[in-house]
Amino acid sequence: MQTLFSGQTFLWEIHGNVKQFYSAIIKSIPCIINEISENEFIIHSTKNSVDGVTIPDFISRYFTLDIDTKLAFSEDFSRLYPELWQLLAPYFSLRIMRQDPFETMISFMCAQGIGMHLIRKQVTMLRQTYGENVSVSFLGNKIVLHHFPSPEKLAAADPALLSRCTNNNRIRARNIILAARSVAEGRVDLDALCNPALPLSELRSILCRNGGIGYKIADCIALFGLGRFDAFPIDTHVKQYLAEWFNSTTARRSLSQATYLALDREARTLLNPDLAGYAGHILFHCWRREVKGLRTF
DNA sequence: CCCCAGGCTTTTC
DNA sequence: GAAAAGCATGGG
Repeated sequence: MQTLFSGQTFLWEIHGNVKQFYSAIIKSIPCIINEISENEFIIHSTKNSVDGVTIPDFISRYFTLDIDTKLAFSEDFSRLYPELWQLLAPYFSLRIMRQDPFETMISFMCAQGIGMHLIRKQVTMLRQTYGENVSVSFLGNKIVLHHFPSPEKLAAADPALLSRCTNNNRIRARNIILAARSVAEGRVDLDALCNPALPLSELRSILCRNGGIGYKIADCIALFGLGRFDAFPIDTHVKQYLAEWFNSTTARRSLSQATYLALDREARTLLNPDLAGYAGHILFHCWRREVKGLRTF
């Protein structure tokens, strides 16, 4: 086990919980993320490279270290919103990760009308119940990690058993199994959906053909799992900060599909359209933490 | 018992 | 078509 990378203030998305020394596995790299303080972490692994790519290069891509997060905002953003710009300062080192598409798809299907704590619990239970075990030793301790389950594994799952992982929600369990079947049987080609030339609206409507996936979750899958940093998911928190920070009257309406699309357009006037979702995510966590007092990472 | 939580689906106008 | 109501579940 060797140290491969150390960095500061990254966001650990849904499948991880560094606070409890929860260890995670990046696709195809058995590795451990160890938080050494609130703002620093270290990645350890038993491998040096993956598919000919050195681990540091892989990590750089995975954590999108090539992205300058300040460029995710419009050019005159700091001039128009100087106080907000100051509030955002500690959040520019926050990262969106290029996560596995299938894992992201299923994880965000768990994120509907439910608290963040329960969302993470569901994903953890899915890993523990259906994911392959991997044992590693770290600092003298043996640790058992769990891969995220494959599409085939979830496609064959018993709905009643799987619903224990979805907050006892049968409908969500059914949707997850159906989505896993679609991927396993090739009716949904996630690799093809990674094509950056695919228009966002088209990508969204393809994802929305699956039960349990609407605009918001489709945009989350695009943003976190398909590398589409232009996708701008709008949830209850985004709606709140658009109303509060940017005085959007649209954001005060109920979040219908029409409102969603209107807010999507509004956001692109405030942010760099190519990185709108990246900026949105920074705003999202700043809002939750600084304004609502929620701790999410 | 109320409302909220990183919404989606069905019904109704 | 689009707005309104219904839905599902745990936690504060």
